[in-house]
Amino acid sequence: MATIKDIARAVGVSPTTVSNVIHGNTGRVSMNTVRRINEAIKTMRYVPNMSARALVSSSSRIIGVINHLVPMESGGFFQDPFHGALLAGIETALHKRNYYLMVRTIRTIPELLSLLASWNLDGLILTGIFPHEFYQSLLEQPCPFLLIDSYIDNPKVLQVRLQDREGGYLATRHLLEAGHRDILFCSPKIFERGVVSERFEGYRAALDEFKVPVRAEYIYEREIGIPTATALGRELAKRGDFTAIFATADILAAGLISGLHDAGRRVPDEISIVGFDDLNIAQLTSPHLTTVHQDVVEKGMTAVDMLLSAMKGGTPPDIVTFPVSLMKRQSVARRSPS
Amino acid sequence: MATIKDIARAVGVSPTTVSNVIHGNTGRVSMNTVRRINEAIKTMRYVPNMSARALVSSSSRIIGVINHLVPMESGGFFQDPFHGALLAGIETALHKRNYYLMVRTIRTIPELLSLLASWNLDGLILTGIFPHEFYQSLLEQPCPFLLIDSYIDNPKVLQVRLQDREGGYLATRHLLEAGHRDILFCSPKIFERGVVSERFEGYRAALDEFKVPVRAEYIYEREIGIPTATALGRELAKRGDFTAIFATADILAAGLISGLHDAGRRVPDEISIVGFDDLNIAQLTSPHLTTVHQDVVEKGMTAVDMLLSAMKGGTPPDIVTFPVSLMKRQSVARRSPS
DNA sequence: TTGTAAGCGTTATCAG
DNA sequence: CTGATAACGCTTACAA
Repeated sequence: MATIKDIARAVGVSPTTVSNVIHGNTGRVSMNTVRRINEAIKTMRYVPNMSARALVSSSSRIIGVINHLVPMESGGFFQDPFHGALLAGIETALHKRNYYLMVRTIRTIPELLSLLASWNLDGLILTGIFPHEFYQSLLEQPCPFLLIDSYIDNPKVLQVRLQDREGGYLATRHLLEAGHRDILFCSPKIFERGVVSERFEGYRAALDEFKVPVRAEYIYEREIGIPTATALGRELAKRGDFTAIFATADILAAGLISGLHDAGRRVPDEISIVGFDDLNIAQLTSPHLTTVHQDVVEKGMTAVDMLLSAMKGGTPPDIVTFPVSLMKRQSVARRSPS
Repeated sequence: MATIKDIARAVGVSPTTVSNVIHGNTGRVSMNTVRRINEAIKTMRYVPNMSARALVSSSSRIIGVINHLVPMESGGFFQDPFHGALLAGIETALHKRNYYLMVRTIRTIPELLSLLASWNLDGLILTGIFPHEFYQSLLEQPCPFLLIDSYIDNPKVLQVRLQDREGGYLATRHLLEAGHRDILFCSPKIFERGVVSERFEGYRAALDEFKVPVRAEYIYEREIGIPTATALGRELAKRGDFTAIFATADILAAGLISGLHDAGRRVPDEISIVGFDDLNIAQLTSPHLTTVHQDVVEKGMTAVDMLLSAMKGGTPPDIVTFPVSLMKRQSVARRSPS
């Protein structure tokens, strides 16, 4: 591999000059040498050694994307299409600005901090649910970071989120407007303050508006996953006291439909369902899933923009909240007058 | 950040000794100093600077996972669950062996080579379809690499593949055994030699075995994607001259089912379908998709094992071919005697 | 059993 | 306009 020294020797100048040309500090270098150096760079296929750069500048141009892995859980990394889309957005944006992407799952805080120090990461994007201690630890160190889909009440923390409450509201209102009154709320565990609890607040708000009481027996918290979702669908099929479901994730909704079908229930004729996310699977279920739309790829790209801007000392908005909208498809029907 | 020098100073030894202890070359160091050094490392939270290591050892412990992006295409990175699962497997395996994962999309060969040189990547895993020139260029450089799901006839090239032909055969035979004779083959573009062409060979072999001719009008090559798949489903619904479909990808199959349903056709009563991959969406369609199963996560992990083994000078098998099996679910029915 | 010193490729400071 | 020189943190002969 050709190094700066090689180029310098070939052209007959000093490494410093080559370095200057590479960085566009071409003001103090004669047009002629610039040309010759650039030529040599091309013909000798010079490529900067990022390790050396990182060492001397203590900045690596690497952004880490971190996923929290609960120790128990198996290899369930970004299995679901949601994380795929997010990563796609992040990679695209980073690539465009000449940054590199390191992907890692993390279990513990020390693990995270080592990663940071080891690689001189320039920035960090966290996706998924982390215990609060993580944010504390991150705040105590200099590397800028950004959370996707977290609800941390700290104006210093960069965050990209969604109108989760609005989404929950839209979904539920849509069901209410279709005449439904007995509407289940299906979600993963409701964390103290987070995406799910926000969506639940939206659910509650819509019910309130229609003077429908929130009933504890209508709330189902289950782990997300195809098997659990279909199982829940079959379980619910036995209940006859509800006509609609709001599921806070498309995978969940799709699984429910599948389970309900297995048990011989018809969607939406007997039971209406609204999902959340508008992943591509929403268009694969039959009936096609009415769901709350969000632009995941765009979310990833914005996250990068914000983080890089903060890294450059800019003051981007601390929190960007993405809009949601209701995608009406086929999984909701008017309640049949029973 | 504490450096080796800091530790050395604190303990009162030389940097060399510290380095030796870190690397477990503890044979020539007194038990006592070892203990004191390790203590200092803990209390001072020493973490090795990977950039420095990479610089001096010209090896980074970074493995690149590369996706080819056709210039035209938009941000369609690892959107589909397939790549997600693959990445999950790769990350898990790398993490376990203390390697780091850099994810990047690549458009051109120079771009790939620069990436390699810039970071001193220790190894490369390529997923997706690359033009042949890519392999040529990679062979001419020292960094070991591995292809997932490619068919390159070069024993020097590490590859992880699937029994694609067998899969195509199993799927098609299953349909034939159910009495079907008019079986469509739906796939993305058939490349000269590749995953799809292999699956097609399996399709052909099964038909041959049952003395059923392969008919050109039964072959559909379309881009993979939800919209095109559902559109194709609607289009096919108009044809009355077939009773079964073998789709070489679950997303395709799911889209077809969806499109067929839209057009009022019933699966599997009127039309049977077999997919390929056994992604989780296979259990979300209704009817649940009969499909050719493969273990994508395991594939990713094995890819890492092979690559690392080759990096260490071992001679792993050049090609590992993963088995497939038929997952019988609900999308295939006996041909109704018409 | 431990230490010295050189060097990896780059950048930054300062001097010519 | 251009060039020495030191420094980033680490490893590795080689010395002691």
